[in-house]
Amino acid sequence: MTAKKIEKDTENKILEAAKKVFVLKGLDGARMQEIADEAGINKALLHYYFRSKDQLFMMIFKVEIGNFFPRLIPILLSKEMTFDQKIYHFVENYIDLFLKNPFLPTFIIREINRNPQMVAQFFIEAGIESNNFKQIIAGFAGELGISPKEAFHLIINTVSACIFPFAGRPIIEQVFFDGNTAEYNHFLEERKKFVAEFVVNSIKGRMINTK
Amino acid sequence: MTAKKIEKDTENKILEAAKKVFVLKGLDGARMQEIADEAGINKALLHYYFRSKDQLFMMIFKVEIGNFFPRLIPILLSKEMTFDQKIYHFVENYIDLFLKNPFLPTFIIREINRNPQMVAQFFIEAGIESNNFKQIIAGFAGELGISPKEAFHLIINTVSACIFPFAGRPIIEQVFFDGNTAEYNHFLEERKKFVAEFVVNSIKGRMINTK
DNA sequence: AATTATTTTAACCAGATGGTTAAAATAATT
DNA sequence: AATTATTTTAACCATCTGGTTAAAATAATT
Repeated sequence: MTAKKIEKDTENKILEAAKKVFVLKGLDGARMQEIADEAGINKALLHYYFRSKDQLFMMIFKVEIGNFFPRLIPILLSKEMTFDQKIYHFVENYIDLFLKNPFLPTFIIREINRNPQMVAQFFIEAGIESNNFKQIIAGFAGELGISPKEAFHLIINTVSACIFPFAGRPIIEQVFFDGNTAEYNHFLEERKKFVAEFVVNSIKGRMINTK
Repeated sequence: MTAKKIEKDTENKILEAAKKVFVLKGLDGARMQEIADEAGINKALLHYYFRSKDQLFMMIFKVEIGNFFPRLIPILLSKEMTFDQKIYHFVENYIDLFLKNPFLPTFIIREINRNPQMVAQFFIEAGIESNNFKQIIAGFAGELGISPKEAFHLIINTVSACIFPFAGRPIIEQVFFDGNTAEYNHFLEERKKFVAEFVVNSIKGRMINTK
């Protein structure tokens, strides 16, 4: 390998190890020694590449909170899909993300509550405008003939139903599945269908109410 | 005050302080000195009353995870309420609990994921049977003419919608409310009505589907 | 082969932290 | 007033932890 490739390679090994440890244990629970071990290097080299724990943590956090935000905004804004199609699409992809990153929800919840200011800072740095979200809400409200407020609650309900089963897994798995991990994974897979149906049905049920 | 009352009083002061600090910062983030300060005593006395940090933490955790479980099982099993009434009752009371204990959801999520074994241990010690929950599921399934599986997803959806807005508060508040705390509190209050409606409507919408 | 870059070794430091101890001080009981 | 129980003071300890350093060793470049 060339010198520059070696450098990038080591950097990546560290970042992957740091992600694994920080996501699982959080800033407070993670140890630099553990990250070094996980990366297969020593502590001196770890500090040589990334000066401090906080700096390394922030790099991981920024990437992971970015992943946490669904890359589905264009889809939710598209004119070619109905509301139902958008919901099915969103739920399936969002739950899939967490099936691939099962500890992402817990990590985000833990860290944003430890230091809520990081959230505001992330939005400023990433240049994310809340306009997109408000546009989605307005779009749903228009298409479904409901108030923006109600459309917003609907979105929060949908997102909640995708995220919570991952964050609350230890309890639900224990109470309802007697700790059977395989069964719980099946349950999570199933939810792609059930959550979307649940949301779509709720709108249908609302329509008869107001008729 | 009598000697025994003084003892109980100090004990309570410590437990209240410990709850405050542990719930906010978690086991890893909490400091014994901070708990002592919060209780208005010194570290020596803190250790005199509760031998170790872990022991003190476990006392708090057991109480709080107990609070986390809705004391609403009898209501959900009652024969005198319809499904709709049960949902409205449950959602209102559960959200109310979190309005009074805003950091309870984050605390529980943080700690059960840090040490999932505590959950199983709690269930053994508290003697909680999963039969109650399974009975509620069966009851819903019977009353609504849906499968137990579907009834279970419904319950998880309902619980998710109550809990997540508290655990994910920093993000939602930032993205949709520009950090306006008062507005977010109003939104949470509103949800008592909207979440219940959402769930009830979903069942209504499902009924037309199968007709 | 000589030079340069990357990594390891291993000792070390300072500060934080959980926990202890014994004596002094304060408050309650008799 | 004397005794007993509660709390403070304050020094102290061992361990952990983030972080540093300089020299030796290994690998890549020229």
